Amino acid sequence: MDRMRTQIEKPESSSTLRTYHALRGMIVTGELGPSEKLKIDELRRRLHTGASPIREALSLLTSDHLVERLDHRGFRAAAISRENFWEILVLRCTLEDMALRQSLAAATLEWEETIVLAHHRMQRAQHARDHRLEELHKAFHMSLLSGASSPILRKFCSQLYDLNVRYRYLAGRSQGYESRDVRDEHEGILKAAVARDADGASERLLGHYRRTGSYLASFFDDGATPAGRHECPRGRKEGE
Amino acid sequence: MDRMRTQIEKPESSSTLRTYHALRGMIVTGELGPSEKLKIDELRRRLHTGASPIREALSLLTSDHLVERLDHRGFRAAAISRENFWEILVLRCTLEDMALRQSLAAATLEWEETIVLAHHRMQRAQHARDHRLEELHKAFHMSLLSGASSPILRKFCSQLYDLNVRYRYLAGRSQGYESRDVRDEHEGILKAAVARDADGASERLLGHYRRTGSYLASFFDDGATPAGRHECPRGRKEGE
DNA sequence: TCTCGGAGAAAAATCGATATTTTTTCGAGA
DNA sequence: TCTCGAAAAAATATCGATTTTTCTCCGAGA
Repeated sequence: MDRMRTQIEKPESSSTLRTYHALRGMIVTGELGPSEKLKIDELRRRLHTGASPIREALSLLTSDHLVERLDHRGFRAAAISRENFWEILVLRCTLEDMALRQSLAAATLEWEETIVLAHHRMQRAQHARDHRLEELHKAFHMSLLSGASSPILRKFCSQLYDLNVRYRYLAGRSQGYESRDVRDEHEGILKAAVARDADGASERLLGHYRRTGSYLASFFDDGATPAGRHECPRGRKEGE
Repeated sequence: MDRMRTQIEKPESSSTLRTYHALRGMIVTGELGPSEKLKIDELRRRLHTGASPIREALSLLTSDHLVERLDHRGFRAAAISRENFWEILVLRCTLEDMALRQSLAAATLEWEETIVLAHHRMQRAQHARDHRLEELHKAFHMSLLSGASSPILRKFCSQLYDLNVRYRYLAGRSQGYESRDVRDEHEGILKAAVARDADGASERLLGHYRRTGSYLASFFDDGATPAGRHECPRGRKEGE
């Protein structure tokens, strides 16, 4: 139970980590817009900290593909583009399919209870219009992958999740989870996962992403995948 | 031609980037051993630079999974383990398969010439026992993926490449490319790529990694994949 | 002998200041 | 009026010093 709680709370002891999470949030939610110049001095004042933590946090965010480092010209928030959006979606589908299958293959009773609980908290926050919904939504999705044996893969998925959520915010749809079918989709994923149905869970999860993707794409794009190439790959079936 | 040259040279204008590459090299080659404490002050003296560039470089390396950050306890080189080794291999096979297919699908004449040239340079360095062989070997493998439309994917592949090479060094096989069959493998991959044969190129590339993987694993492992789960996935075939 | 706790040492994290680089401004010359 | 280039301004990158935290060692008490 303690272990589950830590997914949400963050003591954030060091100034660098605190700054990292603050900046990440600001970029993901669009408070710092795409390609916006990130001036050390301005951020220093805004976040009440020194230049060193800022620079370190920005270095970390560079590797998350949320910040770009320009040699001797400072940092700026990552640019956005149609290509980048589809790129993230395609990669995400491939990697989450992989992670989900690993997770299900290693499923334990404890893991099962974790995902059920994460789902419940997300649903409850939805009803209560809790401001932590965003956080709990990520916690649910990550809990599905939490059993995956590959920590690097899990980190990749987490990064891609944030990159995708950023596009949702930029499209002005910060919390579009209220609609009935999204709730159903979450429930379908949970049930398939609890039933250890890898193909079903993967299909539902990837469908969930593809639908959200098409929906979001319509806000800054004609909705078509560029050049017809990048369509989101199907999850591989168990026996292949 | 100029563009190709830049793949190898590094002007390294900023102290942070210079330090980043230096530290990455030291960790990959084992000069800084697994789990070794990385003291800022010691590195500062060793690399003739200040604390800030060191800390920033270490932050960047943290995201490459080559360095671990311990809250208020500094940094240390990433630990190694059997699980980590197989994890890297499996992820690498999946992602390079994906990147290679993207690259081949977008193949141009210029790209074709780039990989032929990269291969030639690598082969020549092999004969001449050039110390840049390591660098050129990576350049060849990355050139194969250079046409992939997804920059994030290419970066993931690059990171996994380094993580894998590190295990080669730690196994004491820094430059094991002399053997005849590895040369043949490279040639086979190149030919299949030039012929735009995605299945053939992928099969050869992944086979190359798996064989190197099994070979390396024998140095610190019984050679079997743990729990029978993580065997390296087959590349998906074109029509699936 | 073992455990606990505090003093001292070591190291990390952070801050403030300086040096370096880039960007902007502005005026001379065509 | 436009272009070029140097000086000023702004911002980054880096360094040295201070603060904070952790680690280590040693001795008192059980």
